[in-house]
Amino acid sequence: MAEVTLKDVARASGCSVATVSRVLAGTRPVGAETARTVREAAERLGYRPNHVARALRRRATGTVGLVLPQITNPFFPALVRELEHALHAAGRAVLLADCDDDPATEAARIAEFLDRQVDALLLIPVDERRSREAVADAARRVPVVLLDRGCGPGVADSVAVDNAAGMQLVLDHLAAAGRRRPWFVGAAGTTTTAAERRAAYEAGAAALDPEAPGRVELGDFSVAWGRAAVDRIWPSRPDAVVCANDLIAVGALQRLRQLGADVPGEVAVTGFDDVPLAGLADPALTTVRQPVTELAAEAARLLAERSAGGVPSDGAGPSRAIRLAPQLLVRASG
Amino acid sequence: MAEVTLKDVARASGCSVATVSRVLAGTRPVGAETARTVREAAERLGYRPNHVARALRRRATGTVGLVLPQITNPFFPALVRELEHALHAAGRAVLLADCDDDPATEAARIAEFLDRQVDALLLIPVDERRSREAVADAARRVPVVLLDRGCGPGVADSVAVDNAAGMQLVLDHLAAAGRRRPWFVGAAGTTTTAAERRAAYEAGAAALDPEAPGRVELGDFSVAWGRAAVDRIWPSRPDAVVCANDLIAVGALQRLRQLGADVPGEVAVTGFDDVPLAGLADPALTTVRQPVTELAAEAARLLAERSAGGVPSDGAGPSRAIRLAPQLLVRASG
DNA sequence: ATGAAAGCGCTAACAG
DNA sequence: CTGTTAGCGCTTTCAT
Repeated sequence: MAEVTLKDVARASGCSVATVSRVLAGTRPVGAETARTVREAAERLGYRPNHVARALRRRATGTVGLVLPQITNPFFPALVRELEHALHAAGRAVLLADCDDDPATEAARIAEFLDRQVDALLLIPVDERRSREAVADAARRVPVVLLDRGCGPGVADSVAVDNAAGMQLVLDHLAAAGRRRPWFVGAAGTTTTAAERRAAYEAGAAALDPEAPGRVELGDFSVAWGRAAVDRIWPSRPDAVVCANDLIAVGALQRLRQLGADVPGEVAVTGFDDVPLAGLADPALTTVRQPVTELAAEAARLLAERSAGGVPSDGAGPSRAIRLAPQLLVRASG
Repeated sequence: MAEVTLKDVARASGCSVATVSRVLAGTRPVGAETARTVREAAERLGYRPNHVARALRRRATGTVGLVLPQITNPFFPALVRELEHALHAAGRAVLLADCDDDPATEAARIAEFLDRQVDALLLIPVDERRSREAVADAARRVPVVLLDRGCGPGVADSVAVDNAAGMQLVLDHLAAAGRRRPWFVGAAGTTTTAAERRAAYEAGAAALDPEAPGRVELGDFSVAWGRAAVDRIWPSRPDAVVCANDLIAVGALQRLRQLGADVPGEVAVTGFDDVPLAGLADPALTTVRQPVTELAAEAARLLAERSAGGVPSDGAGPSRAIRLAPQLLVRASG
């Protein structure tokens, strides 16, 4: 398996390595006849460009680092899939890092990817505050796009669903259905998703009932918390449990059923994200669908634009925050 | 952000780039005093080795390609997570590819990773037959480890759960519970998991009932198929529905409940894999847990061993097929 | 133990 | 349009 190099192709096709490079990389115009000869020789020898050498010379590896909190979070696989496809279509390979929801690990992975000369970074920050420094450092070196969650204003370009709009869709729907005693079950962490969804509930729930904005329980984004939260709020007989994500909602659904509550007759339950689990719950979960494909496409586009200039995120123009509209999926749970 | 190179450190520490390289890469013994000076200078200047240049020179990138059928398959995220951790611990970065369950895409991704000079490949083949050629080609170039699914004998090292043992655990459990009319609901595709689980059912089900091995319905690994399969087998009143994976089992569970069947009183339902969804189903699914962490650790170990020789998979000794013991999780569904 | 020098395979000036 | 010439940043002989 002696690797075939440009030099071999040059020798076989009787021209210089420079010409071969130009033909094969398509960098500059080349005589049609020469090009054919070269391509033939390359084909015949089974030449494959060495991306490492190319990267060293071009100072661009054609890779982007994707750093996320936890791939086992059920919302992420679909996003990763779409990102992988979008980036591959743009000719870039994806280096993946899972941070175990730990900002220190996240910072280490980001640094490692930078050492590996990624052209850009796609980050889903673990935490709005504690990720900020590492993200800002990274954004000083390469284009960075934040996904799904933010990291403070102006740190880098970001793409996310419009959480406030999504929560408003839920509230409008509940209002139209005549629900008047909603409770919000959210997450206490400092992710932007947790904060924005909660804030949107507090801002919009008064339309159902003046007391509603105060009815908030905060835990984490888990099924277990959903179950536990129901035990805390059920005594006050809510007619709607508005959950900050689908995992919480699934837990709430389970516990409500154990308690013999009638969903949705007696109480509605809503989620957020539309993870695969949501459609499988019983009753199927009314939730807010994130436009995953579009999120990935926008992220890829931002990355391409920043990369075109070859500048780090903070080097060219103000950072852009793109918010995509969500969609309400009304299913059986409310 | 002018990048600090070895040359800069050499200048700052008053010695040659060779010495600096030796100190920082730890390749060869170096005077204690010199080493200290160099390290100090490197620290002070914020030197970070350029992995691309290093890779070109060493002919090793420190990356491994992970190619899988579909990250949205709920069994994979946990596996990806463990693999990422195990490989990172070994100092290797992970390039990720999602093939959309398509062998042609898979072949293309593998080739692309090879062009990018990955040191090794971790593959979950899309299909036992149709992936074989691309896998065999790859195994001729770099160490390859197959995960979860096989690709024909002797093609490359492989690590997977012992599917036959897992199915036997299920059958033993059902037999002990007095079940005598089991049906198997599996997948028709040509993945090894589909084939092995089905074969193990056919081999072991006679212990429950001589007719049982023939009671097999084949579709695909999906919730929808689980639902559909129940409609086909329910008229013959099985007392156990043995499913080839958890998705099928969840579908079966849903449909059985719609039909008013009593699970597990009237009919038991079992799955395979123990995806997160399994514990959340109602009733919670009795299933076979795959030892995900151990699978990842074994895969990383095989990779490291093969890589130590720097040889492709078929270059050193016979290929090894490692099978890990599964564990039965008895939950409420049977 | 250290330094000088030769590349890894490729691309980008710069000439012609 | 094409060839010649320098390297990219690093590791590794080969001397000393």
